[in-house]
Amino acid sequence: MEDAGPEAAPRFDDFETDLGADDGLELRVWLRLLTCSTLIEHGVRHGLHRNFETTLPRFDVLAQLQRAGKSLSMGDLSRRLMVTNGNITGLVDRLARDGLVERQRPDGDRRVQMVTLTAAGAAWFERMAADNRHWVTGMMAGLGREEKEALFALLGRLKSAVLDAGQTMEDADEEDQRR
Amino acid sequence: MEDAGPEAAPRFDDFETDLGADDGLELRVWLRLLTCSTLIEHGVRHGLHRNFETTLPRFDVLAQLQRAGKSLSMGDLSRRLMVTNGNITGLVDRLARDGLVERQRPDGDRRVQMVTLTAAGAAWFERMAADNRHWVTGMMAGLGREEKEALFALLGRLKSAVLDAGQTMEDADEEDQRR
DNA sequence: GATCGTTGTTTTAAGCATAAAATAACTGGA
DNA sequence: TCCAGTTATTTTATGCTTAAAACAACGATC
Repeated sequence: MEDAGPEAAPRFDDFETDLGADDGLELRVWLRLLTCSTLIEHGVRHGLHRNFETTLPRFDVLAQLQRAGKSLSMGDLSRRLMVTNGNITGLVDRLARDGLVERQRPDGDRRVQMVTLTAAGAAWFERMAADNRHWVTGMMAGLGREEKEALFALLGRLKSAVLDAGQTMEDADEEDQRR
Repeated sequence: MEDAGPEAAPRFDDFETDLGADDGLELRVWLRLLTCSTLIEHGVRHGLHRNFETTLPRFDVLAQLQRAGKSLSMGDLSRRLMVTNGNITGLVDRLARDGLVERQRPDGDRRVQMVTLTAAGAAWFERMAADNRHWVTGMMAGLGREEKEALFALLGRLKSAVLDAGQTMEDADEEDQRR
């Protein structure tokens, strides 16, 4: 299918069914990863809703601003949160309406919209961040330090692998387009 | 740490700020986990959109039905996908509209709505599942088998830990209410 | 200094997701 | 039988998310 041709850059669909040796180990890893992610996310979301009447995406925006320690553009936020541009627009709209962030146009480039944490937003975030840390720590209380460190390391490897694969795929796409 | 004390029921908020020794290891694990999850999810979502003009939630519903090998109720689906009941209603509405699943009321209990994969739905799912396997395998191509197995095992430990913590928290809630 | 491609953001339309309230059907006693 | 409590699902209101198209400002080149 897809007719890759002799020296065509390896397309993403060309892995063939040479699995079965692994019996879908990758799929099992992915499903379990998703389960863990969903479970923890539920815990955090539930806590934010119960204690602060807010949502995870709002928390995430404030977290990125706090972490950056400076203003971020809409595009910066979009990239850091790994969501689309249009998403950020609405999110920042609502945060600004509530006085947690402020927008401003820099003089240099009038296309750009810079977003800054207000004092109220920073204070509000600190309170949520403290609780968030407790929740996450609590959810991992059953794991030993070595386990957490090993997990952290392996997830680092996975992250690199996925990013590399994505890069490979993009390269293939570009070659496709050059034809 | 952890030191629950003699018989004090460990509340969820009682971890105090005795971290710093860990320097937020748990938070780092969580953030990296979320990154990995998001990256892979993006890959799958993108593939489903590009090749099948469909979405991940729809794929997930079909996957659960195929995996179960039988009809599932709305509640079953809701629990398996870890989403709210109301969510399933709309999802199944759209899948039924497209002829991929069918609903039926069992004679015994007229409250429940059983959802079944149609022949078209099953065939459609098989095609998507094959591609999905390729995508996920490709994204993890940079990892060795041992790494994947270790990751799988550690994620199993994490899953148990989170579920246990959730159970503990629910118990505490119930005690709260009994007061 | 007009035009063309690019970059940054918003808009649009559709679908996904939640929490909470509403409906409807079942169950087990008085 | 009636009714209280429970269970399964849907509805409602709101917010999140995406992909694609639209808009607007920039920058380089001619």
